[in-house]
Amino acid sequence: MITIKEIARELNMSATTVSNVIHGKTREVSAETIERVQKFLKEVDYVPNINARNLAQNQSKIIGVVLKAMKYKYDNIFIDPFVAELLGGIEKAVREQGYFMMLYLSDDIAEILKHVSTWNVDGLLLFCMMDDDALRVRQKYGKPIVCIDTYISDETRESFTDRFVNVGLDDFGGAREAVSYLLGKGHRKIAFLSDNKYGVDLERFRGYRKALGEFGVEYSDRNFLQVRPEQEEQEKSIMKIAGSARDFTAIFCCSDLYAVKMVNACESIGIRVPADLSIIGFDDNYCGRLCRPPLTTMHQDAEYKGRIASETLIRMIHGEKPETRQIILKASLVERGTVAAPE
Amino acid sequence: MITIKEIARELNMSATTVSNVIHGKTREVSAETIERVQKFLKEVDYVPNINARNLAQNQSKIIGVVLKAMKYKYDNIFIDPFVAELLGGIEKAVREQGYFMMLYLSDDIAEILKHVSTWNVDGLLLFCMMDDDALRVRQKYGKPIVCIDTYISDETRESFTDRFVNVGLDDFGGAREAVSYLLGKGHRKIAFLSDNKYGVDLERFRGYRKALGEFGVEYSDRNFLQVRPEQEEQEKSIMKIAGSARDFTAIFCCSDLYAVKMVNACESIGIRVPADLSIIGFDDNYCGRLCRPPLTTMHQDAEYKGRIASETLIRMIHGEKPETRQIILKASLVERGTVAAPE
DNA sequence: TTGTACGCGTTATCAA
DNA sequence: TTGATAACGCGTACAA
Repeated sequence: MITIKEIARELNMSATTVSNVIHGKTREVSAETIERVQKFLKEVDYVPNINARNLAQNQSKIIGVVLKAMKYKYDNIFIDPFVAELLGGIEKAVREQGYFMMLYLSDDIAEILKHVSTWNVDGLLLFCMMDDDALRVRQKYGKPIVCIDTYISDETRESFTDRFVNVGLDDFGGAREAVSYLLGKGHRKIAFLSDNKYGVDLERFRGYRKALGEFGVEYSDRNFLQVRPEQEEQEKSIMKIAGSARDFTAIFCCSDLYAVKMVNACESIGIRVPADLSIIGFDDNYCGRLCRPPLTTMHQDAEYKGRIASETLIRMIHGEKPETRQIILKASLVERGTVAAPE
Repeated sequence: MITIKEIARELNMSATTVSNVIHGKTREVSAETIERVQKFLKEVDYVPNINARNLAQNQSKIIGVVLKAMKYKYDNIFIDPFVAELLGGIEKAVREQGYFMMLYLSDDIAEILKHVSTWNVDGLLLFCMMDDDALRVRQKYGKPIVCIDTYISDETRESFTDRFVNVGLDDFGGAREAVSYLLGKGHRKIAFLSDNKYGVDLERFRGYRKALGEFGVEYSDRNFLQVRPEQEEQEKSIMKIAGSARDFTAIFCCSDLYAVKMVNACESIGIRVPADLSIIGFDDNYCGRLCRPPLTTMHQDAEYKGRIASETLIRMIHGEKPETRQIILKASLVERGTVAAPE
């Protein structure tokens, strides 16, 4: 690795001049010098040392992507198709803007913060964050933050400065549309399936309740089917739920993965989908096209979500004030093969 | 971000002393001083500036993970379940060893090399590399490299120094076992399905041929079913293949994803799996458990592969000479529901 | 036991 | 139009 100093010595000029040419501060350098330097740079394949540059400029060109991966749920969070799509979108956008991505997977906020300040990360993308976690990060970390799919309470929001933006989905509206669609088909006994009831899934639950209400359908807590997310328990709990699925004519699932697993579990015990039971998923990732019949689901563009989040963050890093604190994308219905009229 | 200098000033001592305490060079510092410094460090939440440290030590604590993502094949390489598992394993291992992972996705080797030397990356993990690509990287990059699933020719191997190691799978043996299993069930018309015939898939093809040979079964080029990997073409080409699947009694697929898609495509046109056609996959990722019947496949532990590769690389970075240049893991058969005796 | 001085590669300021 | 010099934060050899 050749350095600017070495180049300067080789060319009998000062490091400043070389640096100026490199940065196109060309109005202060003679045409001839520019020529000489540029030719030499090509020859020796000069690459700047980013550590030195960062040190001098107090920046890093790094976007930290924080996934708070709860161990019980994800042994390996990359495997989640939604996360995969999101990361793909982020990576591409970050790279296009001349930044680098550094991943911080951990369920320990303190550790994450340590790494982030060690590297002097220019901006943070937060995913899978609960309300209070995001707040803790905000308090310790002064640079721009963009959250993805984070619902924060009104009090928490107060504590945030204007350097906080969330990119999310209209989960409420999406769920409402999905369930209205089922109701429109004639279903009345509709279950809600998820592994939790906060954040995104809570919003979807609210949308589900809303749709039921609009059609004058009663809700009972028996309609909430809770999957155990832990790897070892999951299959068992899905089979158990399938066992009592005949109590319903349709199930709204909070993720495609669970939906597909439900389809398989049901079929394996003789419940035909969609003849006996309709199933609708959420997210529309590639899992849904891996099952038979292909999954009817609510589509969202995770890759685009990642891209928007990254681009917004980088604009904030460049000093632009974000126009909104909330960027909300829309979900849309994709009819495939797992929903039919009851009976 | 507080610096060592500031701490020293605050405590009325020299930066050296503070630095010594931080690094446990305790034999040269009085107990009392140690106490004072450590207490203060806690108080102010001191975090070293890694850019400065790297600059001073000419290192980076970064492991570069290079995925040469061919655009036509992967719009988003994270979505590939095998890649996801592998990355999960790498990330965990890298983090545990106190290193950081930086991802370089690109199909442009020159660009990758530029980034890698800009960041002064301590070691490189290469995945999806063809023979000559790996060589080009080796020539330009002087630090340790570990390849994953890379088959290199003997001439190429010559050019590599001893700082090159490959972590792979016994693809040949795995394919041979899978196909022998099918042959043992009585199958004779066995197709080989893949989207290419080099590297890993070539080895699997050889294992397939070997098994056929051992059972005295003829091979014809008509037995090679080639999927078009491009997103838009893939589905069509799989359907087309399914259309002529009745020519065979079994198909050996080079990936679980393709296998699952074949199962669905076949069933959709009335070919029952495994009654009419047996299908066996390779890799054993979670896709295989998403189809009905669940996929019979050759298992490999991608996460472990990632871990081994990372740990080997880091040992090389620490100056250890690797014992072998080839670390070859084994594949093992997992019997589930997509293989039966013919007829 | 503690402190001084310098180097790492780059950028920025200011003087020549 | 060019160059000298300091600064970024840390680590370390060597001096005190």
